[in-house]
Amino acid sequence: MKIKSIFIKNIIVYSFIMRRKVTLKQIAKELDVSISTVSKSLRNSPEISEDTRQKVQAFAKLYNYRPNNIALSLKNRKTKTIGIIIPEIVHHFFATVISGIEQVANENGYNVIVCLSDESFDKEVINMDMLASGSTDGFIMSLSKETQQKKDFHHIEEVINQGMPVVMFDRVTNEVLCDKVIIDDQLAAYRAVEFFIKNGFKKIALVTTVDYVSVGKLRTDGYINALIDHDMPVSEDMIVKIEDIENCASKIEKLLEDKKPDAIFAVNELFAVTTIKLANKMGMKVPDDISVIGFTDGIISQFSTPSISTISQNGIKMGGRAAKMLIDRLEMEEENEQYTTELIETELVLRESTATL
Amino acid sequence: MKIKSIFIKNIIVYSFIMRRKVTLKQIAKELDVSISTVSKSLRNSPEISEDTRQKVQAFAKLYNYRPNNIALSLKNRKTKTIGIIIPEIVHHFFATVISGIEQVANENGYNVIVCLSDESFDKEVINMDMLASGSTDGFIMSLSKETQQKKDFHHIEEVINQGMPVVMFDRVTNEVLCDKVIIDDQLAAYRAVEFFIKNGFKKIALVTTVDYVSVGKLRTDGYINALIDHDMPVSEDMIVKIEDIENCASKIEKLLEDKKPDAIFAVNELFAVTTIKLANKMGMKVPDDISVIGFTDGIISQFSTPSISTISQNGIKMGGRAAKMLIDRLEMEEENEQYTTELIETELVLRESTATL
DNA sequence: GCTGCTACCGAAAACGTTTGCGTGTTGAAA
DNA sequence: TTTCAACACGCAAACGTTTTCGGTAGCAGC
Repeated sequence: MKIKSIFIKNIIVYSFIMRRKVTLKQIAKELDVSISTVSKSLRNSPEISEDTRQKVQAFAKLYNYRPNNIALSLKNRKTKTIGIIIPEIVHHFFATVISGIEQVANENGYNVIVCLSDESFDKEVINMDMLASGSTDGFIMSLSKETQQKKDFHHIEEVINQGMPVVMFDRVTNEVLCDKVIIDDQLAAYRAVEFFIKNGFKKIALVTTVDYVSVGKLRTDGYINALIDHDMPVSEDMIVKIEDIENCASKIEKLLEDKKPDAIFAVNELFAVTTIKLANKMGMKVPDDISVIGFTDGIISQFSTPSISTISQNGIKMGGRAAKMLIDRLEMEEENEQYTTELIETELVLRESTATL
Repeated sequence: MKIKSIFIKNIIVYSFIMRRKVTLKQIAKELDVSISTVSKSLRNSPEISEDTRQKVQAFAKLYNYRPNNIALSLKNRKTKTIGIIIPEIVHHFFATVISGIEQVANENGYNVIVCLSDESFDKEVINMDMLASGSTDGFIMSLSKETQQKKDFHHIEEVINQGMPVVMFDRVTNEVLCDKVIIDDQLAAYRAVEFFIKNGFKKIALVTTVDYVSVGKLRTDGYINALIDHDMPVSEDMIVKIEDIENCASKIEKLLEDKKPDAIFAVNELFAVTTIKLANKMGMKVPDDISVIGFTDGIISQFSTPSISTISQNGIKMGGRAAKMLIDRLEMEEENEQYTTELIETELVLRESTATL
């Protein structure tokens, strides 16, 4: 009789009234038991009789009860969400990293909440502050350009001091003690330049970023070291450092015209494709007259004509590893002061933009 | 005297102990007042004397007190976060939309939590379920392919019934009543094809998706209507419907060889660039022998050689509008049953892949 | 000395959970 | 009849806030 009335009532509710989220309290009231009984029933506690347990479970299912995440977060003092802070999202590499993070996070029951710093220090700080006030259990981040320039990492150290683990990827700093996952930028660049050397190229130029961009600097170092190790001259004239992609054309054109390099190593896709376009405009054929290797295996490298040889960074894997490291640390019972830096292997992907002489 | 001891104590805490997050309760205890007094002091309530207010505020600042978001969410019954559910993130268009959402959300004090459906119905349902249990105040979503195919929207209707607003963008359905923001896919396609016609192209082919992809279908309709309106023949042979991008080459090659079209309209970037590459391989020059217009102004269109004429979707704007609509609805006091569908204007961006005969 | 007002502060409820512990009822054993 | 265990359930605290409602002290006015 009781059950029947419930069913009837439910049907009415189901069809006419907007079904707002149902809580333990409401179920308890309807079934005339205590909240604890309901909770325990749903968690199959042996304290509760078979009878009431079934009754409660049936009712809960009918009303599609789901425990409120917020309440659980408050009680358990963990949110099961990971905060991601990156410079931008309209960027193939970062998008792949997020994808990797999301996948591993999801497998482990975590959600991700994404904040963009837009390469701004202030936005990075504000976002971290917001998320650190209880919204997330930890962070995965890549530094904004401005932060790297200012070398101010107070905001990051603060959240770490508050006991929230942080994992940095790609754009990292060794002024902060935390887990990191990076590629060996220097080695990867070294290998690319070495490839040129071993294939007989003599005038290898570099198109890179300004030095404060950590990965740019490392790749530049790799280029220089490769030349030195193979007894080739290193000339400032063969290196173009680009601050602003919008008006870099003249500098690159000057390099192409004055130095007539036979090979170019560019530290990212954009520089690579821009260089190729300029070379074409100046009547040089890629790869016939000049070979190019870029960095980051993104959409551009794959689909431009000619397709561009590049160093693949494997963002998915990077994101996955970062997520794994963070979650491991989150679910460790005793705190571990031992931080590790993981290296993700890179790969030189050869395509149409490089000739083998 | 009192103040001094506080300062001393703080310094000790500051330098030696890990500063865990401080709560109202702890401040209250340290200052020997009640929790309510602390809360009111921090919110500048006139109930509290100037004296204690300053004392509390100084102390709070020292300890870097921040109210716990989770507790606030629980109390206010709103989380100030928006759930985004999209098919994938390694995709220029979706990334721009997220970027637009994030920006507007941030300006209004909201965070975004991103879930990926990977084009899978099940993952879409699971993600919605998770987020709907209290984690977000509302949703912005684009349907997965599988969902569009199954035409099963229970999960969406359910969250709407629970009182959570949903805004759909791009891949929408009119089987669900909610706010939507889309482009006029049909009109945009129509204009692109019309451009071909007005410039004297006679054999205009279409490379499109299978019909269950809503936007693909609309763009196909636009193509057909443009031809009909201008008294041009519509032939099935001039239309290639691609299910799987991996092995579509033969179909497109067949089209190019058998029908020798002088213009091609492709419903996305990938189809456009693939077509161009195949044409090149078969010895046809773009745009000399054949002109191409794509859809979505992404990285590929901008940087491939030749750069591809395309219809710009303006994902940033789309995301921004979606976020605005959602937030407006969230912050409305009385519920409004009036749903609107906003159209984002598109633009035909002409580049190197189209010749004007 | 009583009333009433102001200024200041604290208790408690509420948001939705989980869980340790207390308690009442039952039936059987002593 | 008493005792005791087992069983089934409820109470209350806790997570960290905000806010309503009272309460108390001091003081002025009569």
